[in-house]
Amino acid sequence: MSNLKIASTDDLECDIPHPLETEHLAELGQGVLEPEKAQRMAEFFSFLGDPNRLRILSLLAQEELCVCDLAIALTMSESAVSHQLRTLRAIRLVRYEKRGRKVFYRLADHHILNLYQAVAEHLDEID
Amino acid sequence: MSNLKIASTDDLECDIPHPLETEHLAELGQGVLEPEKAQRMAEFFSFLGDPNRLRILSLLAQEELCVCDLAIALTMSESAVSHQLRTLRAIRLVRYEKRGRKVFYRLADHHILNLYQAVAEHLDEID
DNA sequence: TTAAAATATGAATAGCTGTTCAGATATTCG
DNA sequence: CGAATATCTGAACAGCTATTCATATTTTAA
Repeated sequence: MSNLKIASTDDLECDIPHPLETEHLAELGQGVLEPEKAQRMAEFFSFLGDPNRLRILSLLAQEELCVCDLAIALTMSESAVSHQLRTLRAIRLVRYEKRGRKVFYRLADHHILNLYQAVAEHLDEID
Repeated sequence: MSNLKIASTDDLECDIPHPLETEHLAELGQGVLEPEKAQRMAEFFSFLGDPNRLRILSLLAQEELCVCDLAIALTMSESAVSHQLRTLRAIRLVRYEKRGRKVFYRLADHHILNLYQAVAEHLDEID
């Protein structure tokens, strides 16, 4: 039985001090991430949760590039790159500009670079 | 035809200056995120790419909790919570300690909180 | 105008992921 | 001991996702 429901005898076995159960329940409620915001954050992280998208971003962090150059540099089909850019466009992580028959993409936001580097450093530390 | 392959006449249509094509190709190669590291980073972001995992982390950021309390606070089955904690354990994002028949989980790393807050702020800005 | 290049797009498919369900293990209580 | 609690685990299933393939569109080159 959870100590969230009733004042149980659990306090005898787990020797950490607990506030009154009613207060404890209220505390938990206020600390949870709202489902709606959790959803938005999860979507954002998911967009960064693909190796090829990260590699695209790593290239665009240096210079703007067109689809076919990205495809070559990443050894991906142009269609696959285009599909990925479509999703990156949807969340406004990249901007694009058409010149002739080419479309040049570049990063739209430098917040992503900070995240990018933070995780890169984090992974270097824990390994 | 991509400007990565040959020195084409593309420079006539796209009026940004380009270095020599051979140098350009070399530049691109050094800037790409290594596939192996891209994979690891993507895995890490993917772990944060689930609403329920984020909500678990948001709770554990405040206090340690056992599985059944997490389940109640998140309105999830205990099994689902346990499965998620399993993956969070795998990447060492949480630590656990068994006391009696309960298992208490807490954050193992405060780097995640920084990321967490960075994204939360980012999302607040772009909306 | 015809051909080729660059990109975009929708459908289809294979692979991944998160949940549920059933059951196993371990611990406490009577 | 036997019953209840807390957690874990594997299998199965549904939903999502990233790629491929075929095709359409637009623009430049010949």
